[in-house]
Amino acid sequence: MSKVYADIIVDISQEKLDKSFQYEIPENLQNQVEIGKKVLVSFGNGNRKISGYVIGISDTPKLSPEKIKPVLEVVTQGIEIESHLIALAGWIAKNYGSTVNQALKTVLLVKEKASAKEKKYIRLLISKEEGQTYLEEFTRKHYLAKARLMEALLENQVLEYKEAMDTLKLSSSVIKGMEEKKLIAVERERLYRTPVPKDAQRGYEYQLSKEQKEVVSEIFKEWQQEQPRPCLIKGVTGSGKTQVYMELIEAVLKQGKQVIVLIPEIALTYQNVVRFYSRFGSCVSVINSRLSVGERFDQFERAKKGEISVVIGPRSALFTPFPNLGLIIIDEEHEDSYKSEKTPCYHARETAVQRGKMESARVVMGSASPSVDSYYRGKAGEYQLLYLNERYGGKELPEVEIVDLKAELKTGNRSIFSHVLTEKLEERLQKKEQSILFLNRRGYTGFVSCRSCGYVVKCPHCDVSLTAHRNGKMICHYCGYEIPQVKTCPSCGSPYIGGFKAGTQQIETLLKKSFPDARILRMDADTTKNKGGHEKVLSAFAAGEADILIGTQMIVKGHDFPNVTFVGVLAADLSLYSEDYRASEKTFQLLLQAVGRAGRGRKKGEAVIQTYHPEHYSILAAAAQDYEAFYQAEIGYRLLMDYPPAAFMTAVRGSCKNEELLKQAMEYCRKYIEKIYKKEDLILVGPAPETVAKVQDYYKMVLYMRHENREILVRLKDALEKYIAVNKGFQDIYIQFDFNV
DNA sequence: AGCACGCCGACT
DNA sequence: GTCGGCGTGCTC
Repeated sequence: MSKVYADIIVDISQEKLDKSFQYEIPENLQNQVEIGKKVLVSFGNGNRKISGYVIGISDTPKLSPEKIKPVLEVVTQGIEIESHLIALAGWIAKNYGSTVNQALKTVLLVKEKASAKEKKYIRLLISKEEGQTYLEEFTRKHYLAKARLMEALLENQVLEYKEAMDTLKLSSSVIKGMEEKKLIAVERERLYRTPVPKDAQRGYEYQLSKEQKEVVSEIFKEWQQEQPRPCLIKGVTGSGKTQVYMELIEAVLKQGKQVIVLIPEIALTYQNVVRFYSRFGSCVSVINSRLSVGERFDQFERAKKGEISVVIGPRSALFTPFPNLGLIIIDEEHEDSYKSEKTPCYHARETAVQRGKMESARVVMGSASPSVDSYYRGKAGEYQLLYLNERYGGKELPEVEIVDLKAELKTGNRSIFSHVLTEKLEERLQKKEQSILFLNRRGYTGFVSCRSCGYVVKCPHCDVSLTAHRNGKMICHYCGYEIPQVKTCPSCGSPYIGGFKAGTQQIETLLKKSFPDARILRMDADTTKNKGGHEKVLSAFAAGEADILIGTQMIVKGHDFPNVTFVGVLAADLSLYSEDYRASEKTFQLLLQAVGRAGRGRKKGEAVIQTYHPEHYSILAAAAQDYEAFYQAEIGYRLLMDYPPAAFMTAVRGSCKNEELLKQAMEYCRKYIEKIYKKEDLILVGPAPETVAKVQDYYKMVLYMRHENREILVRLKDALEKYIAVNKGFQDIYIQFDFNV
């Protein structure tokens, strides 16, 4: 019988050891060792007995077999949760094309564990006089490292461990020696945190509407099935999806199981969270990105111990280590923020479905305008599709008007405000009602160009246009590169060079000219960059401190402003220009949300969408607030073009400082794939430069693979990865895989 | 992280 | 010579 080996990640929270080690599995343990299991092994020169986790099993030794030590023991007590999460990490690595270690880091927060939880300090135990004599002795004996440390300690009795190690260039043996002589002590400080507001009270009850009750019972029915499908609730804004979630949570909690609620970071506001506190009390915990890694870790520890049973948070909360997970809820399922930007580029929705499968937990998603992907799956029966169509209180939809900017130009209006828009704004100002102006800047920067020769000022490192700012500087939004505003065209010398007016600042200036008496608030990266700036602007506007709010994407999500009765969308189609196949979907979602901001209070709302493409289905459907119409048009296009969800799509992204080299390597990738997969049903596109073709001096190229079967793509990725690993030509090239383009 | 090994100045 | 601190590199 041939030998079997296990890849084991050693349970030490230290970056250098953040890789796997191979151990031999003795025959008597072979039926016990599997991925996710905790094992004991001997490690290092001293054969210290330490624990680790199995992350892979194979029958080929990675190095000479006599160096491989055996697994000593399989730990079987109280490790269920980790096992599940490690298995999930394995799935993520496989399906999103990352290494197991990268996946483990996202799932388990491996490294941060010790360092974030406790800070270490070095304290001087002896008096300054004694220290002084030691210092002299060390200097005399040329114990330079000890002398450096003693000198610093005489200056400051307590030093931060890591900082001292770095700045004084100490090694651990120095510390150990002095610790043994009782000259110093290493102290660990435990940081305690108070995560739950004390005023949280239970007792909040709510009477469900008939429609809500029906949806709840449909879901319960599905849960009775042998293999319950994930549920997708399409509920119009104001239909009370949250009440349905609460009912489901209640039921799951009663079974003694735990619940994860995913909410986009941006919607993670006090108002949204307090409802959960008031219904479920202090077993609720909130995780957000403002928590430090250590605080988040504490929350995870509490979850493990069973001190909490409902976690609300963004994408990363999906990995809360609940021992008996019963339900995962994903609110605003269509949001982009559920997709991770960093490798592994996992999608929280898919990963939640997978975690649900592995731990037999239910998955419920909700959205007013589901992603085309999920809705397609819903219609195909892969998800259970449910509707909430009644708006709470029977409120009316806002009335929307489309303004054709081309026609507007023909009438001689060259300003960025159409006649209709100006009129409506005027009207609100008189009625003392509030307005929002939404600037769709996605994929667009207020670039500076020469009106004489067309030259565009670009960043020399990133191949994107520089954005003109008020302070007379031009800035690259990718790398921060800045130069003073150019006065003449660097290409032809013409003085007619200037900003292409479309930034929020320019709009504010123009608006002030047209409406000198209006109080205007602006919300963009500038006004919100300091801590809490975001909320400050929003709450100032909510309190009625301004008449008009100007902003980009961030103002259209989440917040309710009851006194806003008018929304103007300045340039609806900017996001249609991006090369992304989902540009239409993103545009529709944004416009729908923007328009929906009008008339949240008692008064009816109105909206105006200005566009150069009044005939585009995204814009028409958004104006009519008709999701179904949009979906039909969009899914037709996707099916025709073989884009997801009709097929799966994987991006192979390469980056390198040498453009030629990168180009060659990417071509080789394509050729290799063509060589190993000869069937017609695979579509290859590229390689081509990315939309942003150069970032911080790294050239970027991308190659797309599309296929109906995801497994095929995973297999091609594995093969390509091996090919890259053995090929010397790829040494200076970073290749990443993205399965969720 | 923790351990061993090799280097180098100091001292019997 | 050799003792002991110090820095470095490795751990399947």
